[in-house]
Amino acid sequence: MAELAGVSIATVSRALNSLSSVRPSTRAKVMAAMDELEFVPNVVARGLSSGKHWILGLVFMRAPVDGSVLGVEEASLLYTDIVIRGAETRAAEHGYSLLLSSAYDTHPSGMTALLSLTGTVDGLILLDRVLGDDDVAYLAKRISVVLLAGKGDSPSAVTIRVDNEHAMQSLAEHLVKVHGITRVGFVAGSHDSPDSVARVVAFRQAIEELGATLEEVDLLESDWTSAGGEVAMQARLRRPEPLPQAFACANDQTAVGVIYALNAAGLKIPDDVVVTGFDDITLTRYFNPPLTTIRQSGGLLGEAAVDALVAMLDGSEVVNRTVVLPTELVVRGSCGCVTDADTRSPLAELVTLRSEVG
Amino acid sequence: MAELAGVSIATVSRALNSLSSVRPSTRAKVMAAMDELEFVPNVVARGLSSGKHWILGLVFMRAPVDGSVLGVEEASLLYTDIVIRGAETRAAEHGYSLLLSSAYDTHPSGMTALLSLTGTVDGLILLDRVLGDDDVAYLAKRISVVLLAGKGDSPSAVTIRVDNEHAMQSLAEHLVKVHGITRVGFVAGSHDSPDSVARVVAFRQAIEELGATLEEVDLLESDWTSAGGEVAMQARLRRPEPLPQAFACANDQTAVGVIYALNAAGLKIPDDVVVTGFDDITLTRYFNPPLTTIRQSGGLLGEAAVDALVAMLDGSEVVNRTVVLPTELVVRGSCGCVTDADTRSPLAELVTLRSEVG
DNA sequence: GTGTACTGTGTAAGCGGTTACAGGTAAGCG
DNA sequence: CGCTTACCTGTAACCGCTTACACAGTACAC
Repeated sequence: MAELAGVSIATVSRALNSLSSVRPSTRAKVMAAMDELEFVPNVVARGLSSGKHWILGLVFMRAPVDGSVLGVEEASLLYTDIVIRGAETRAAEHGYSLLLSSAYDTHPSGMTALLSLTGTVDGLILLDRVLGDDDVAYLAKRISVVLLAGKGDSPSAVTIRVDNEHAMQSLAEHLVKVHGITRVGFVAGSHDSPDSVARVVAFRQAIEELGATLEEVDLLESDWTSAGGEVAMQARLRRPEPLPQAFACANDQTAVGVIYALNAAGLKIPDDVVVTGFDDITLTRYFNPPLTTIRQSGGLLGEAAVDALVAMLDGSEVVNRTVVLPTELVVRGSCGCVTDADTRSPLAELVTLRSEVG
Repeated sequence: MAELAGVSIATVSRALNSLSSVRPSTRAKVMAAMDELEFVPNVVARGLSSGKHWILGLVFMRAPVDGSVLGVEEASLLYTDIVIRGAETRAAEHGYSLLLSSAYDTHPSGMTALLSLTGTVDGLILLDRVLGDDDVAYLAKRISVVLLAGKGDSPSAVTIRVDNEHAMQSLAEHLVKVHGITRVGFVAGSHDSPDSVARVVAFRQAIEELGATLEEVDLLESDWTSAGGEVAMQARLRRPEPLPQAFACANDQTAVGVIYALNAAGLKIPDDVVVTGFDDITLTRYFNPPLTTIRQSGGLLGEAAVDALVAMLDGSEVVNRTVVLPTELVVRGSCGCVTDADTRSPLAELVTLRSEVG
């Protein structure tokens, strides 16, 4: 103990926490002894007695190892990773660390695992419907919980999600009004993802309100991956029904696979079929044609979740039980829009984007 | 406390840990009381007294917010994310959670932060040269440390890295022997990355041994991002010196940007210039032409790191102070190799890959 | 029917801090 | 100069669990 070098014990605690009153000279002695002995306070012990751990938990779904036929490509994980990274960054700014924990199924004994996190973590961020409403409610009674991309508005926890409705609305409008499209298709992500479901629903509604149609055969299901999109489109191509004029995809990776399958069948994008994505991941700006998509920021999602959680922990009354982050339609070549060469450069676009942000 | 419902206190601990001898009937009583009261043992307290926390720390470099001119694109983070995810998966299999912690600079007060993790975490994985050798040695005296993609073979900790040498060797051979290339260029990642440095060195050496040349003007520096690659190549194109026949890039994202810049200048890949990548991220299989690259598995890296760390924690004598993971040259269209249509399908390739793995 | 050897459980001392409470000192005041 | 008050700092209880040690109960052998 540093007391030897110094003079006390509780005083060391006070000195380190710079709480209450500690005579400057005393604090100095403590500090001196501290780095003389290379003393590092034990965070765990501190946590045990203070109840504050400075750790936030982030729980996400992990696909079962051999879940889909194709397995899950690494790339399909990109989006979740961006969220994680945003969360980590913001957590660090608030002085917290991020504890990662993945869940396999929906209702499993995973609940036990989550509950045991309760002791380690100050609050929990649940990604992408890891738990059902009941479990969330149960959990939220024990610990602060923030839902990310949840199935909408859980009564028991704060929810952060992106504005899928506005996104699909603006996309539908663009396709119908600008390109005069009257029949569209949609390639969904995994069927149990709330984001995927929300996008399907919103897109169909927007499309129908605009007087266009989305036939059942043109509603394909995938798994968020490029390979999944490729497979889904191959299957669709084997059917006799004529293709719609456009396919909107639940994310960019899927769109890439879809485009590949269409090209392989001799169809040109956007001349024969229009294809759009969702997420605006960097690489798809470099495709030919560059992908028309919806920009959302996974990083912001993660940050917003952490902010909300920290606010709850700080006891501030959380005003917004639900935070909806904005999305933006990004028009590029894959919908048939001709943009001038300058704007089409991914680099130029990036620079523009950065200057807008500040 | 569950004792009320049961009969004891230390016995509860023994029952839960299923250690030593506890009469079956007693254990049953404890269990019953336990889920009657929905009791969840406090992991932190357990950790404090047992010294075992079942948490592994993973420290990675985070680029300063406005570091490079272009800022760091999200996509550039992909590789680290894959490593993180692999680590998380494997950690979960071993019963550990993963605590994420990012460091900004090399030598900062970040050391203090790391030291304080010491109390929370059972072991530490350091990504991509977060610390200098001295600091690593210092840290390793206090806690088990595994280095990932470190600058090679640290004397004080186990190092896990990929076989950059073999990778560049086989790539150089392919370019020279198959394609008859005599003058090449290289687009590096960030200059302070050990992986980038290792690749430059290995590539140059391999190239020269094969009798080909790598001029100084053709050694470009980037920052692992597509935009960085684009910028670097634009700058190169403004120089009077004729271009080499091929550019190898330190990662796939960079290659994408490089290709874009070359295309923009009216050059065709691979007819006018050959371009190759590194990593084999999924999306670049879908580019046209699909990217010739080096396959490595970030997931495996993360897994291997966790395995090594867990082995150290279990007290097993670690045999290999350095683990070198294999890499594999993946030949596709961007180097000019004509592969038959079937093999070229990303999907077919994926299926093949999976069947090879098992 | 005692003695010995187990087996199963309770007691209590930590693990390394935080913090309420008590007590010692020095300063302020009449 | 004695008393109040404020300021610091020490003492000890506690956070929730593990574990060495002690001890009661039972089983078995002589």
